[in-house]
Amino acid sequence: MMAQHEARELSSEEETAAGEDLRRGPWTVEEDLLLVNYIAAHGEGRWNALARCAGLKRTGKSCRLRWLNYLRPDVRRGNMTAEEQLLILELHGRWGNRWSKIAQHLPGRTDNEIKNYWRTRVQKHAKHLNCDVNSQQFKDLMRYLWMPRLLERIHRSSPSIDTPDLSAASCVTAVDVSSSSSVDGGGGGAHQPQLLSPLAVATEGSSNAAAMWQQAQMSSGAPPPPTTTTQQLPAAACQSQFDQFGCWSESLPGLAAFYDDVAPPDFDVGGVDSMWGAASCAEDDDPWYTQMLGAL
DNA sequence: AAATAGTACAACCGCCACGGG
DNA sequence: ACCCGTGGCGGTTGTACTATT
Repeated sequence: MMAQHEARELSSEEETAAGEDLRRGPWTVEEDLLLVNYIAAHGEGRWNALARCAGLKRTGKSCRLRWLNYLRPDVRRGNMTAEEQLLILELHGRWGNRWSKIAQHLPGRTDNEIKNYWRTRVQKHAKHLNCDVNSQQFKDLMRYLWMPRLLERIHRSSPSIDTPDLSAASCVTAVDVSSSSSVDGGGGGAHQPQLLSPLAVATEGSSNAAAMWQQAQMSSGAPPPPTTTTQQLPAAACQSQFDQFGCWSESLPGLAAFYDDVAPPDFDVGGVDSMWGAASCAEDDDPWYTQMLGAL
């Protein structure tokens, strides 16, 4: 934890920015502590003033970003579950690169994380296939190969199809990082984050951030951080229903309800044409994936 | 063992919208 | 109407880390 921060000395460039007394670059444990403590006591918002009052030599923007993307107690970390991936693909097909809007429907996931996921996973696959990420060919690949595959994975991991209750808030709140389907295609990036949010920590076992947060909350008299739920997206991978419904989401009964939530009933999603996305890197070695890819 | 390539993600940047003075 | 401060968003970069050669 915090290996990156502890391992490197701060360069003089990081000590100050553009001649001002503002720090840049990776956050230190001390800075995180200052920020968490201050927000626990005074709340968030007014970021420039907050940065000054908290004694942080950071811009308000930097503080806000650090809080929202990393220190906030409900930030989830770890690999995207198949359910989350499917949701991202669906919502991106509908809204494009509107990451913050997409993130609103994946509790605990930040727009930055989703954006990174899209760029590193999806665009990588498009590149490997030598096709434009917006091309029809790539959209077809998403629609007919990867999304069914994700549905299949969901179904495999949770075969109880008839679980009708699925709201936007509940569909992706499972936080068992260790047991979620791994989509990390190997390679780099497997290093642990320097500082886990308490939520993630609850499932991973240790963190100074958790203690940091709880301590700050207790000292400020604020309520404890939100507890996690492990409700899983009900699996309902009924690939055959695709033709019937013309939409993957509606082959998942719960997701259909979810779409009623994020879009009015008369919202024209363009049927299957709105659905496209990517597969996980893990599928690079998947015989099924390879076979299907060859058949495309 | 060292060099290189690839990957993931934290952090920064620039732009824009909005509200208050 | 204009200016300024602030917050939010999407795009991009930097770099730690892992895998491969």
